[in-house]
Amino acid sequence: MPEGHSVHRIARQFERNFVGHRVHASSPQGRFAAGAAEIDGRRMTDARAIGKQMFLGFEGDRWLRVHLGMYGAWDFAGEILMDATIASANGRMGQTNQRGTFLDSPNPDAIYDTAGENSVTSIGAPRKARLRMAESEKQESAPASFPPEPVGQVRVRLLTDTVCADLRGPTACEVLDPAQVETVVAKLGPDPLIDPGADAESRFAAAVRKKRTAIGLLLMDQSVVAGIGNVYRAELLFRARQNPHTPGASLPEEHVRHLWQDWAKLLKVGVETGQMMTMDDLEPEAYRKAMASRADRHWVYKREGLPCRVCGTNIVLEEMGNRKLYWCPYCQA
DNA sequence: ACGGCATGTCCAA
DNA sequence: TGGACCTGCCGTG
Repeated sequence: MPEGHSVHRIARQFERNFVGHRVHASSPQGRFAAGAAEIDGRRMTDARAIGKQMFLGFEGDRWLRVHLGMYGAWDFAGEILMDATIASANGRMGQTNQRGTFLDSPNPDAIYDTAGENSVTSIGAPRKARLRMAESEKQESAPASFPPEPVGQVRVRLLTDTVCADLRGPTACEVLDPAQVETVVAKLGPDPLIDPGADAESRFAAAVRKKRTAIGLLLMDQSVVAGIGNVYRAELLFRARQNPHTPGASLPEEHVRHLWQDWAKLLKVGVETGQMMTMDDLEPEAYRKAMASRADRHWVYKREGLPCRVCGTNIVLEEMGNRKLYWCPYCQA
């Protein structure tokens, strides 16, 4: 479920709370006992995300590769050092909104209010809490004991003196050597946060324009561009007023480059806010209205049968690449 | 309480 | 190309 922005946020949490620390690794569930033993007792040296993949580096050239897939999640507990953006995005949530995620906050302005009363004290200082990080984030009160009892099927538990991170339901979880990491990374297209330069944009443009495959499929192809998932695909195509069926090879280069730049922008905003903010160019009043409802947060995603926000034509739902594709047949003609 | 579905990927037929 | 993977959420009753 998580698209690229979520994985970058998780990597950031590991960077802040685990890198530089000796880590006790275990597999409470048992399915990853051998892998956990390989990294147990080692110091974490690196935490990085590329697209939807995350790599945690350990001394002795061991890397833990994790892909959350559809329903994977990391749960942090203990004295968590909050990244500023995570603290501000979650700080108020735990106290004003017991159930649901921050996305359900009744006050959409809170997103931009990083100087709010709850967030100020939390930034920088460790907070005793429980933080779930998956496609959305949810902060709760700290468990009674530390480390907490594992709940459910915990594939991997990473533990320092003060922080505990549990991984559940991942698609991929394995220990690799540097060469194997390189093999995985080599199959990935550019990620705007990893490759911010013009080279990456050119790489993307070349990959798209040499294929006759529909742009709607190419955006989801992790070897073409890393990190885009089904929500960002639909929203990026609408924002570009681009027909999803157009073959990559038929797109003017400047249009392809525009798609890359818009993805870079949405990803950056997503990492900063923890939300998929795709309607930033909406009028303030309309934006406020849209953000107030979970079902109404995007241009086209999950809006089949509803009138297009721009032209009023009903949004269409179709299958593309075994996934649901939402688009406006008029605006994206 | 229960069933369907989901922001993903891989692999066997 | 369809199913497996394997978890949480939400709507329905």
